[in-house]
Amino acid sequence: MQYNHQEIEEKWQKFWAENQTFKAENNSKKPKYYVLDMFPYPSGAGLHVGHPLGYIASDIYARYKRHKGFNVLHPQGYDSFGLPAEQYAIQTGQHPAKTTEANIATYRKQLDKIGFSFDWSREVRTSNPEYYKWTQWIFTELFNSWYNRDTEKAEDIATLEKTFNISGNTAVNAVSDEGILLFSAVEWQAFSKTTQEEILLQYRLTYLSDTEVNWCPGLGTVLANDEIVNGVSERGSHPVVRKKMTQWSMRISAYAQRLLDGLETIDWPQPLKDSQTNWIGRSQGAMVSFQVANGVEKTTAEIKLSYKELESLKVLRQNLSKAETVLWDELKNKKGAAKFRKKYTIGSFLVDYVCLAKNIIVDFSGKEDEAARTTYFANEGFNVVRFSNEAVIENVLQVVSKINAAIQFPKAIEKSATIAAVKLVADPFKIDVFTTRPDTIFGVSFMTLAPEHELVSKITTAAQKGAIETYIKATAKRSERDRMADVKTISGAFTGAYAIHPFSGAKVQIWIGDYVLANYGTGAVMAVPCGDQRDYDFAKHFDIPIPNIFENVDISEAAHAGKDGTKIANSDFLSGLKYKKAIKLAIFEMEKRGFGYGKINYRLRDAVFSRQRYWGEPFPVYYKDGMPQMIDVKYLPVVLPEVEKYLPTEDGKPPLGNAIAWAWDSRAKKVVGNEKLKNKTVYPLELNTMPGWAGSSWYFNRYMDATNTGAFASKESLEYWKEVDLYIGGSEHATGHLLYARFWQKFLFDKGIVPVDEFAKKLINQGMILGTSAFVYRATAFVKNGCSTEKSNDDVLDKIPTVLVSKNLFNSDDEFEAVVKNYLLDKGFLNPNFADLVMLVKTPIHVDVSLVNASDDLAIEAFKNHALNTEYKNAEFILEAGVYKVGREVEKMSKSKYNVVNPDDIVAEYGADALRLFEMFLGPLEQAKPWKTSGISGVYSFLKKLWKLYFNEAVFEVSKEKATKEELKVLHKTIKKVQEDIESFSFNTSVSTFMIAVNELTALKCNKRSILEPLLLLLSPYAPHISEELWRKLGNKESISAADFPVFDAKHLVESTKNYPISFNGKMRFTLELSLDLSKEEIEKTVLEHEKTIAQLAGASLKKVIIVPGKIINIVA
RNA sequence: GCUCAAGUGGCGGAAUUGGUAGACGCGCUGGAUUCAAAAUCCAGUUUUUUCGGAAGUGCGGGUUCGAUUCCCGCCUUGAGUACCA
Repeated sequence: MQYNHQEIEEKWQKFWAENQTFKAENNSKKPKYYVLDMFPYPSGAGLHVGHPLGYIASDIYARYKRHKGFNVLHPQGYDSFGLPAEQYAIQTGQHPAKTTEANIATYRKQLDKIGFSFDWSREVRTSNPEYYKWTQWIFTELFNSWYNRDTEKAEDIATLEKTFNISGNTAVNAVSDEGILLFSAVEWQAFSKTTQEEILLQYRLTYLSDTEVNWCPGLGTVLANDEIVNGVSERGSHPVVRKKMTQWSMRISAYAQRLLDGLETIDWPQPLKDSQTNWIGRSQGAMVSFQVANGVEKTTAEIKLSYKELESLKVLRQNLSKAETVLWDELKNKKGAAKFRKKYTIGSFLVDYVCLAKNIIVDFSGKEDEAARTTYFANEGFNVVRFSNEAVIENVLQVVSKINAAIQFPKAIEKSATIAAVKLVADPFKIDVFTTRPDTIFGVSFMTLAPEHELVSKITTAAQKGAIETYIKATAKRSERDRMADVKTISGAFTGAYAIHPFSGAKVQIWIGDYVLANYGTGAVMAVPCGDQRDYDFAKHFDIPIPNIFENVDISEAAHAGKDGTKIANSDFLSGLKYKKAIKLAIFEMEKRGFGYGKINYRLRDAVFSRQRYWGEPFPVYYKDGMPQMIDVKYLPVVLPEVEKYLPTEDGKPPLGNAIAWAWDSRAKKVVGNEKLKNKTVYPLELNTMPGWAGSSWYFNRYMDATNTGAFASKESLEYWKEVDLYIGGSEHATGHLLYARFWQKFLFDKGIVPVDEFAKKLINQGMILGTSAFVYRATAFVKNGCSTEKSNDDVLDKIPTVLVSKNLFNSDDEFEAVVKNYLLDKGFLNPNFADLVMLVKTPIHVDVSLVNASDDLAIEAFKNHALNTEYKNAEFILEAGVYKVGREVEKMSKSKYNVVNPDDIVAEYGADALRLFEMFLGPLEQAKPWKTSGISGVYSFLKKLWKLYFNEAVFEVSKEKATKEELKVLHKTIKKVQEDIESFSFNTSVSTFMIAVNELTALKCNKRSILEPLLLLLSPYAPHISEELWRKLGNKESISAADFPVFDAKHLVESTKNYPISFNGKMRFTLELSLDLSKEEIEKTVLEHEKTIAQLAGASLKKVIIVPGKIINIVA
């Protein structure tokens, strides 16, 4: 009986679908295992042979785990919102839902043919309202949350409002917008509702704000940073510009540190972790303030802190000095009336600690404005207790007891009459910089501000005004891309102003330059030319001094960026220290002297969440008095409205602006026609939609309970499945999907919605399958210039046909030309008189890979008749040995390169089992590797050989006889290897193992049931159809998928002899069969007496004999 | 520039803790079968050789009885990132 893959595969695919063989149970006594593939976007082009690679690997693992007794969840679905369907809709007017539906149908058909064990009863589609209802709900949850730095988690916004009502926002330690107004409880209560909402918006985890966004005019939408590659859009490669727009953003920056820390706990590929670490971009250093010489800010009479000061206050709370920490550890535990707060503002003064109930201020002594503080605090009715740093560190308990005494016995306060003393001291301008190398602060010889820096206009001297303005104008003209492309040109201008070095007091020049980015850090740098190459180049270019602060380092040619092993010099108290110690000491001194503090900076920015597109999740948001309002989960989903066209409106609004029914009736709680907007209780709905990553950031949780209508998933199912155990997908998602999904998971975890804060325990990036492109080499003829002829060039060229040259006929362009020329002369296409005038240039042309066989021979007639090759219909072929050999090159699989292979064709010709085996056989899962269809014949003949083992000619026949020792050895060797391979995800080697097993069993003429039955179980994860068929033929009634994996028994592999390799000086020279019972001495004796040993030694003296029993014998001469 | 990964026959790749380098498959060569082809089966296939051997895992060095594997330096290719202070 012949192996008929088409019949068998169709039969079993139907069986699995009808019997729901792979449906996972949410209630099971078996241990759970969750295997997931990254969410596919159903593109119109369908699958090529590279797409199923990861799916096959995960399917093998899922099937293996079922054999091992696990309750396996292995679902599949579609990330079905997205740009391509919408772009297609714009071009053709077809509704994206329709094209998406059609694409999914194609996709599904293709997937089904490969025999995956997906539980399709759990399929989800992000564009289904039943699904995006919950995406909208998560959005409202984010909106109703803020990030509490004290508890390090997201909390309900109500807890924040409560705090505001009790004590204002000064003591709140939250992640928020920059520059927040400080207010007291009384002030909060006095604010209008709208003002309160505006303030809350600055704290919410998703918020509306005017932000600089990446606007892509080509797509008519904004893009997130990860959607831009090399300055152009990832989809379609359109240019991107910076633009200020009101947009929804996600406060992912709140989770920067936790996203970093979480990487330690998950088993993901190192390169992927590295790229996330890189993207988050944590840098540890210091914030340092430089005063501007003579620059004075306007005096304000108002006793309120500026936004900037408030910001630094928040940071100060995070960066306590040692003494402050020690004392705080004692004070913070006080409860009730004696409760202390740290770094609190009283009037315009920042006090170290305060107990508001008892009117006690605890302050460190030695502050410059101590007298003014004392006066002010006394007038406000506070008792002030002062301690030195040293006193706290030496004996904190004594300090605490003094504070307790002050609480119990407050001093009578003498109110001073001189209230006028509370005038603010005029603040000079200062420039804040962030540096990762505070140890090099004595190397600062100038400062550079970004041209956009707010201080530039204020500090520029009259003399330099012209130069600065010219420079700013020039940089503004350059686009972001130009600035990125041109890193070499050094440009800048001097402001004429000077800053005071905070340690040395020296005057340093203040410059502006566009190598400093306005939107990173503070938009200003302290330039250390001896230690930073960009500062060095800048200083050299503008002739600014380059002081050397490194011991024994030459900086005459370049800056010295190395830090290990270099000692700091010429740096006052830092001299002689290595960088680690110097950094610590520098920060310590800055904090002590009050102009700087240690700080951690992150590169990660908040993610823009609005898209000006149609085909995405609508926001569950309407606007009342201009303020966004969330729609309650009870009334979700807010369904995407129909529109006439998918383009922006004439006045530039997003496509949803075209909808005629897009208003929210807040009474009826439903979407109504726009004409009702004149009613008082009807409000406009949000016109933006959510980005592609919204739906994919939580879908793995939905699969756990995909059809639940009452919750995004039930508590029980979330608790049972917990997280994905194995997640397989491409590395292109490293900084997009995988970072956002981790962020949402942590948020949902904080809110107690999901039980784990990392959604995927183990992740594998499958490598790309590349195409093997085929080329023919065309000769293009030219007539050389400069030689005048009576005949026109065209006459000569007209006679020359298109010529294609077989690959191995030339090694160089010159040889190529010679070959073609000889051919043309031979055949009379070229008049010998003009031969010298004609030049022939080689042009490689892609040819469709389906026209080439395994030996790289081109099917010439098929090539000529191919639809794409009409211009070669009459081409001449220069052959080698009667055939035309094509050139081969490995490239990305793409339509334009004619190297795309469709899995459907492979399945039709060789079967799904062969496809599955071959994809695995190509090489290690994680590696990129080229596809060459010819190789599949190897696995196909393997399947035929396997089939034959179960047949005696045409009859299915297995024997009940006892297996021989040899046969058992083959089986158990295979069990061991295959099990190890699957568990270490090296699927390629198990395919070889199967081949070896079948080759050996064929040689042994084995047809024993006791060998052939377990063999099917080993193979079943890889080639499930043929295994099911033979399993059934063996008389089994149940599907093979539920049967137990065979158990390896080491006793079958025990050997009595070993074919020892005999090495001389480490080189193997011959082998010798020896009993494993022999002692070392006996082995040595036998080997040394052997004639080949004597011949090999050839009289040389023996130095040493190394014997590793069971492994090797090495003779050293 | 920085970070990471990888370099083994004509090709994809194997060698899991340092122990017989090139398993398995493709391709190629020769043979059997066939009128012929496909399919199938058998033998061979790193290089070199005076047919005894000898050399060989990107290059140069080191550790070791022994290195594709560990260490140091370099070269090449690929991926990510990029004026990040």
